[in-house]
Amino acid sequence: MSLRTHTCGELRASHSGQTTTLCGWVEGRRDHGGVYFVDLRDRYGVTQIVFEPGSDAHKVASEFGTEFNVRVTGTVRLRPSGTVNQERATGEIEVYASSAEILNASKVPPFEITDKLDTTSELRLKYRFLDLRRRPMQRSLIARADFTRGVRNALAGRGFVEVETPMLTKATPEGARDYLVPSRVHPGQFYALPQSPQIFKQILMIAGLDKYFQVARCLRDEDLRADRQPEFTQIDIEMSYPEPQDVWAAVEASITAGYREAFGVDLNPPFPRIPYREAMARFGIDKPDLRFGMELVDLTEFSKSCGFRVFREAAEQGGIVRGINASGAGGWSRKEIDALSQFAVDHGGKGVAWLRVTDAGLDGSIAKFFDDGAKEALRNALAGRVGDLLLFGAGDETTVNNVMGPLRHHLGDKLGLRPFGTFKLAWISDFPLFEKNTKTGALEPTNHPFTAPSEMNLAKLSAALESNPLSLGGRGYDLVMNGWELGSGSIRIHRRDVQERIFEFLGLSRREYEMKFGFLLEALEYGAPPHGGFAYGVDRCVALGLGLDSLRDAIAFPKTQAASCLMTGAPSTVSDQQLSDIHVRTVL
RNA sequence: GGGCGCGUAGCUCAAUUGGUUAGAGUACCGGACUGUCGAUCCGGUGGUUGCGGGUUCGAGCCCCGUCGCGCUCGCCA
Repeated sequence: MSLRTHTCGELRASHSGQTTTLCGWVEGRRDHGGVYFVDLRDRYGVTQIVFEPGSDAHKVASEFGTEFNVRVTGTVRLRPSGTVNQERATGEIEVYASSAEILNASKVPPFEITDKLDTTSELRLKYRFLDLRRRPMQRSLIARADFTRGVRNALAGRGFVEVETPMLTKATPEGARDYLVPSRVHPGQFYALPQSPQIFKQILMIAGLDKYFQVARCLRDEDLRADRQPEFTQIDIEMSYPEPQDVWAAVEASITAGYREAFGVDLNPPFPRIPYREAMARFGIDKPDLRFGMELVDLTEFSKSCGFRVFREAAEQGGIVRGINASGAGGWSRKEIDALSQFAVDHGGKGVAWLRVTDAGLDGSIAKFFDDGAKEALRNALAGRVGDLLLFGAGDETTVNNVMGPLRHHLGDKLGLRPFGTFKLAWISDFPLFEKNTKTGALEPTNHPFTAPSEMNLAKLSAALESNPLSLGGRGYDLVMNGWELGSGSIRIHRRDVQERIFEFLGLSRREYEMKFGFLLEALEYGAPPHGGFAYGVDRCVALGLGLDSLRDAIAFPKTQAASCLMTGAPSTVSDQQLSDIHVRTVL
């Protein structure tokens, strides 16, 4: 037996005349000097309760305060004509209370439990139990559950086996810092919390599971952003004997099912495939927002013979010059344009050059450097029409892309070209196997060191590694949506000799890689099948599906930017006894 | 680790740019009102201006430090 017979969201005109008992939170009491109207809320909705003066129920209700948890018994009846609330599913009826009971009083809440909340994230996170009582947050959690259920069903239906992998494990090779857990039994030794189940899922392929997936918790000890939490959830997938298209099909089927379940949206697979080089050329970024055009235009050749020294020198010295037409932004103020330059500086550039397209031709800071013919050429190259703003970046390729890619998204935001409700996904494929760390100059794996090179012949691979490693292709791919990276994956290395060769190239000594990955290398020697997979972020999928500004609203109990949990107070100091148990001494 | 922003009543904000007793809305408390649904009307309580220093006759406002929250670059797939 439940304390209630119905929820606060289910009573309709058809229940009229029935006796009902509801439980929920008091959203407010309207006192007319006689009759009280109380809105009673639970997860399912809000129902109006009427208390007539003189009744016992009315006496109890006079004690009701905001967010009290109460139980009310009464009769469902149609509202008098003219008092129907059209905005509420239960608006045709009300419950005429015969008895009431306060299950639990409430302190005055620090903020109102309302859909449109205007308060700091600090308060919301401290009182997360109140924040999560709000409808938008419950919608978010429910959508998340719907999403993972859709994904699970789709993958299970395709023969994928859900397997759990350890949380206490060994440091994984992704570049991020590990969260460490000291071992009590092994003084001075540590587990790492998984950055991803990467190696375990490869091991599962070697074990013959053939198709694996997991709704996997991943933890990375790096600085946070609005779109980044220290612990997050990925749909982790791995298959044996796949071509990339097989992995993509599994991902497409699962994410599409998730979006259908959670948001009623069809993502229209298959998603287009854009090679990495093409993405960089057209958008300057490997996670382009494809909801709008405004593609970058290469002006390097033009610049080699142009009158503007900044462009000419960039082009002559092996750099690039790229333009973008912020169509319709010609009316932006000098201040707004200066802000774009600052944006460029923030992203490592020196600023942006700009030209306005006006009735009288091109004008702006750099117009004087171009003769009429050059102006015409520029305008044609960028398809400039009157009222457009043309922006330019010049310099080495990396810097220009680092500015122009994010700038395109920024312009899209300002011009309203990134509306919620449209979902454009694409596979970014053919990543180079390595990329240069801009700080140290060292070559690092673009994805991780297990991504298969396009060349699996050891002799040819070695030759490529020695001659021109940056030109070496990898079999990795990303999935992007609306300018966010949803996930990445690859066909893996399934042979020990190739894997060792890659480790060596990355500067790991035999001793080192044996110590870190010896178990994987050994497993590869026991008939490891060719395999590959993918992992994509649940939190991001939910945030994008709901149009949330922050990942925090897609997670029940998120951390602050400083990785604290304001509700529990984690992290915190522990007792000396706990520290000595695990053989740890702090050195603050 | 760096840059920027914010921190004033439970909450959201203001305070004529350093000047008398720090205000408003809302919430809360009390009163009035029998059909409201952001109820309405009247009255009231409520402040270590995040914290610690400094400058000044005088600091919510200026300076230094510190803590918290957010955005961001680095970092991170």
